[in-house]
Amino acid sequence: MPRVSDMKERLTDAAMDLIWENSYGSTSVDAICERAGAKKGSFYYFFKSKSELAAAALDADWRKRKVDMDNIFSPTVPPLERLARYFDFVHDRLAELQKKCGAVLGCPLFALGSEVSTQDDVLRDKVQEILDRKVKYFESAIRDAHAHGLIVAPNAKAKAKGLFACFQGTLTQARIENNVELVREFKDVALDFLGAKHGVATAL
Amino acid sequence: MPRVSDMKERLTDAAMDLIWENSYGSTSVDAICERAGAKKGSFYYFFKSKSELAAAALDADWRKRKVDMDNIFSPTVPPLERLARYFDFVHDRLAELQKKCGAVLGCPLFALGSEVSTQDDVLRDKVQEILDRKVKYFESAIRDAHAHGLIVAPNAKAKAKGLFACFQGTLTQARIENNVELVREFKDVALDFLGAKHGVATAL
DNA sequence: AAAATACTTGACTGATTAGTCTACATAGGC
DNA sequence: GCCTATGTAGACTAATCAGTCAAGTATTTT
Repeated sequence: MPRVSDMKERLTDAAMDLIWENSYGSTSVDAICERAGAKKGSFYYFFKSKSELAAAALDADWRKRKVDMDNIFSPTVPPLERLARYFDFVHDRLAELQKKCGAVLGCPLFALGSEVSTQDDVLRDKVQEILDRKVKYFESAIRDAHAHGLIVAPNAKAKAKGLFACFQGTLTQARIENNVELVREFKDVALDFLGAKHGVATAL
Repeated sequence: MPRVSDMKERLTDAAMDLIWENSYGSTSVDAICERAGAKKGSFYYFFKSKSELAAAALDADWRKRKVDMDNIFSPTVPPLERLARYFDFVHDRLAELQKKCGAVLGCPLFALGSEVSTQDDVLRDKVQEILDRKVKYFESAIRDAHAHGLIVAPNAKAKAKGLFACFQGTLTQARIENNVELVREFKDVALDFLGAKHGVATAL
């Protein structure tokens, strides 16, 4: 007897998968229901609209991601290595997913945010909220790296936002080109962006 | 008596506007027709599908953009200034459009490419083709800057791809946040990315 | 056991979707 | 005038869309 409905989670999972693999606009409520093994009525019992489901799916997904993020960006890890490990982690995940579905999927948040930004404020705000949380990991890693003299980044917040945008751009490019190599190479681009000597992070 | 049908151009223009402002998936053929002042019959006289129209719209748009790009990236302009001018140009255009439609729209190619990449190969390839052409402007500017000793970038192609992805990421972020300032600030991020001293480009 | 709550079912609606089709208009060439 | 090109008009289809609803079944609470 699950405390949180099984069906509700199956619906958010299905939504996340389908939206990520295709797009928000091309993912129908019917398709989500079918993948989740749910009927229309169940869907609208838990969620009052497709938009609300998508927001719930993002929240549920974030809860899962956060565990990995906290681990990767643990302060026990040298700051630049946190970033390097994160980029590796994302690469490995995308590469694995590519084997399963044949496509490099990029970042679901970024793609969704870009798609709905002018049409769905609630969803847009939800995306931005989660993106902001992710930037915070970058920010503290960069601040620590600066404090340890590994890089010069007096304005960690600005540097983090820049690096994050750069990474997201690369992920989107990888999706468009269906080429996961761009993500693999990003580690070097990032260290370059931060002004670190190559090999600093991985040497530790 | 126009050599190229008036209606055909109105259709591609309308499609470009609507897809950019909203998204590909949420832009209906009916809506495109209405904005273009065309009827369904005319639409399907010129284009055999919505996807084909979108591809034609991208081509038509590129033809217009190319004129500006060739001007901005003219070899008569110092290389880093070409890039700085381009970023300013994009910023000004987005800021102007924001006044008109209330939203920062980012890059239509990137958003469209990300949206349809797993569902429409023809459109995806068309997007990539045009993105590749744009990278070439970056590449030659960076190569020239390297040759003039303004930056250190022995691999101009890789550097250009990295900078381009970084810029596109920033444009998408600006769309999601509805904040054109990110684009304005990008000039500095870019010079940083390229390892150039600040003020080099604008001082000329 | 009874009552209430939590969840499921699937048929239904009305709007919207991309795309088709036939009839019609307006040219220019002869 | 007449024929053929190039377009335009708009009603139509069949599928799909998000969302509703009344009736049902489990599960918990009392």
